[in-house]
Amino acid sequence: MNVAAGSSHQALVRKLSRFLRLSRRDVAALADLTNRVRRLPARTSIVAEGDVPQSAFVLVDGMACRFRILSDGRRQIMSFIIPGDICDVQAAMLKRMDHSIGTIVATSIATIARDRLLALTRQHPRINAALWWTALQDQAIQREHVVALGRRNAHERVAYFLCELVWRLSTHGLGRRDVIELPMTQADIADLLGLTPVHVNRVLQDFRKQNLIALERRQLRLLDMERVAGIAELSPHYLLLDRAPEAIELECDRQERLMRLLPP
Amino acid sequence: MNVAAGSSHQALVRKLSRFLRLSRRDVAALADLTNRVRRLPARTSIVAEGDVPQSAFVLVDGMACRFRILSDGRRQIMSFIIPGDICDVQAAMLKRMDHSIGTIVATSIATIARDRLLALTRQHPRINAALWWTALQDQAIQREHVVALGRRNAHERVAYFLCELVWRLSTHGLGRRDVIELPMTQADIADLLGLTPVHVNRVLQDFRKQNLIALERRQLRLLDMERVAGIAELSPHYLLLDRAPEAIELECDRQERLMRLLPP
DNA sequence: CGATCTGTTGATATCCTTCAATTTTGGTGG
DNA sequence: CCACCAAAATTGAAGGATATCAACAGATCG
Repeated sequence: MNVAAGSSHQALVRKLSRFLRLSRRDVAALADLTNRVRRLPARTSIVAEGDVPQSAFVLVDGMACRFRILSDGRRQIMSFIIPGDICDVQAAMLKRMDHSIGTIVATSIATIARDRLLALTRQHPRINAALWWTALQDQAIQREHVVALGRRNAHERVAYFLCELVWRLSTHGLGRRDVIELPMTQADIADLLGLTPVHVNRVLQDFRKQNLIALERRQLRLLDMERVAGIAELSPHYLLLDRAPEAIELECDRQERLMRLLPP
Repeated sequence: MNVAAGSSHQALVRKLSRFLRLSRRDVAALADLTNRVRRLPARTSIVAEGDVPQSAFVLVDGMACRFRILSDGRRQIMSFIIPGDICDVQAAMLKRMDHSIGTIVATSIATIARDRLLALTRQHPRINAALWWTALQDQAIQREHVVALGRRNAHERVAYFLCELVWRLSTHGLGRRDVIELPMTQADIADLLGLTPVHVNRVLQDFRKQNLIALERRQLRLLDMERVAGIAELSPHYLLLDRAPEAIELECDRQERLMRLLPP
């Protein structure tokens, strides 16, 4: 399942490049970030609630999720983390984590020490801008999640989940247009969508009977993307944050010029 | 209802000061931001979905909310915006808004043009850091919102809402410890919590019968904060982002020193 | 190749919604 | 200041979407 060494940073580069053009130096720096990875088994904790955040990480391969557990065992998953996602960039500002992160399947992550991250963002204005942009993107995803949980029924939630995952994987250069891996269990999906595993199962069955999707051996094929997206009713403006406005590019150029003038 | 002129920036200053110490210069710059306000009637649009974000704003007085409306009229409120909140600081990175913002009651806002904001954050490292911190805080609030919608029942959601609002108002220096204004309707609360107005009403009635709260003329008194917080079961780590880590303070000092060396 | 986790199905329960009517509140103009 | 009107809050009754419980089948993994 591991991506060939040397190309493991592809997803991250691809993701950030969606936003603005990265120089060869930027790309090299990102590659450098992810050249030493740690391999974790499935269902392992990466960060626990209450931890003092010390470092960010890039998920290189596999899958993880952010979640919180209530005292009676109920679990809410905030989001799935896929290859190319970079997590907790700004967490250094936090005293303690208010949620946990754990792997879904066997997963490789590249940890980035706080100092290294700071140096990176200082020396690479475009990476800095792109990282803030990923934070904005995460916020947009969270907003949509709130809408789904608050005002959509089970069918709409599942459709939304499938669309979002396909969309995210494809922008990271993973998965084909309509065929993706679903490594998480239906219980995981239930905890993301605020449903029970049983009900998630029934909705998926339903979608299969309607020939909207095919699902076997954790492989999902979207047979009728159009209709699934229709059920999900994603905002036409959702995730249209595909390119940096001109002003951002110019500001990055300015900072790069400034840096060349005073190396310290 | 309007705060006396000259003190209208208090809430913002108070909020940011929770995070790190602001210099007199910083405070003056913030006061300068909010010295010209625009007054809007109740139930008025501030920003509409699809708009190209041009500027941020500070809510000086009143109340507003972020929301999205689905095609069949269902509405989901993402959050209420209270005096001292600063919105869409990073939105300049966005092409289009994926949600709307509108007032709940008559509201005063101070708009901040993009250039002015950029200048502000460039000239005031501590304000810059504090603004990013507010973004982190908003993210934490969003996460808790997701947990509430996904995994809490109606009683828990309402309790959580009351606690969060009391907590937020008090950190902005608004409202007393246990008495706050609830200017929004029960329908608004329902749209925040993913419930129906009828059910919100029943839960509130219930809380009153149990002597947990008193509610009349849009004024809420928390009679038993302890128990309400217990029902809400907020994470012990929720919103403990009360002070900047030492590293952030040092970095701000460094940037300030640097700025004194090269004024441009 | 057995043990355990995951997916599937059916029956029943419940929390919340929906619908509808009434009362109360709050705002507005006379 | 009062009368009026619309909006909001309140209450009851009935229905529905999803949860819960339980059992079994199928997949996965050491």
